[in-house]
Amino acid sequence: MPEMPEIETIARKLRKTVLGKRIKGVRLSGKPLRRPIPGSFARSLRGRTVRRVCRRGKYIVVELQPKIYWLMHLGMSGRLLYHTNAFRPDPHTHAVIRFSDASSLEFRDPRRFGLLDVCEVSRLQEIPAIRGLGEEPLGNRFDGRWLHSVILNSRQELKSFLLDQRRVAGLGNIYVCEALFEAGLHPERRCYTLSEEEAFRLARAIRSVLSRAVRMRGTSFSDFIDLDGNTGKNQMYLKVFQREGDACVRCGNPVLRMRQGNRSTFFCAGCQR
DNA sequence: GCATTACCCTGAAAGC
DNA sequence: TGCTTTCAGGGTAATG
Repeated sequence: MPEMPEIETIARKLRKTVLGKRIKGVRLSGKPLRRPIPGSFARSLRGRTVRRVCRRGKYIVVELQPKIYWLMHLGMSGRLLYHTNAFRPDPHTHAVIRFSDASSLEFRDPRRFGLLDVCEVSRLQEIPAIRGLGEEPLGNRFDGRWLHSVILNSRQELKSFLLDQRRVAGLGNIYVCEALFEAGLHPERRCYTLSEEEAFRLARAIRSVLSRAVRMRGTSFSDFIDLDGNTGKNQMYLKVFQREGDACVRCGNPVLRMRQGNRSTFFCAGCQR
């Protein structure tokens, strides 16, 4: 389940491997992802050169020359694999992008919640999913002051608020659980009840949890591997996520699990208020 | 307009 | 052992 740190890890690897390469051809499986891959996708990529690789929330945005954007989202189970030699595509391989140096990128996604898209530069902000994205949690504008100002106006539960990509772009279930634990805040707290001090604590926790995860090159449970097939190391640092029944590292009470908005939430009732 | 719920999908795990 | 059911969750449409 790739979230912002996993996508950032992939984007950094992409910069090292495909920057400056020319796309020779694109092969598609024909199966639809979350949305059907545009009919013009292969034609649009062919012959262009990779100029820049960016990340926006959980989206990878590849700038090609002549200028056009190639967008990718890995959904829950998506993987990007880089090959320098011939390989056998998996039954869940949806796209293979071949470069002129004979290397290639393979897009796999068994659950097909991912997305592949292409758009003109002028139309990037017209794509609802991109246009609607909220603040980057490791960006300059994201801090306690900003978080407090927006959180005050919401009646949502903290967990749902933080998972909403229109508020904060890039957070998913793992890092929301970890950040709320780090900040000592209960996932069911209503946003508007947070004090200024608590909002500042939460913003610091979000930045801290994500920064470490980026340094550790992501969290790997079952799905996430990077371009080279390497797993991340951040799972060793998780304090509550997938730790139901374990003693809380802070107070010793058992870590609990509950359902919140059709997602599992892991938390400690002893120290999250 | 905002908050909540249901749905998409398929592999893995659990249950029988 | 083998079949069936349940669970996982990001994003979004539908519903309240």
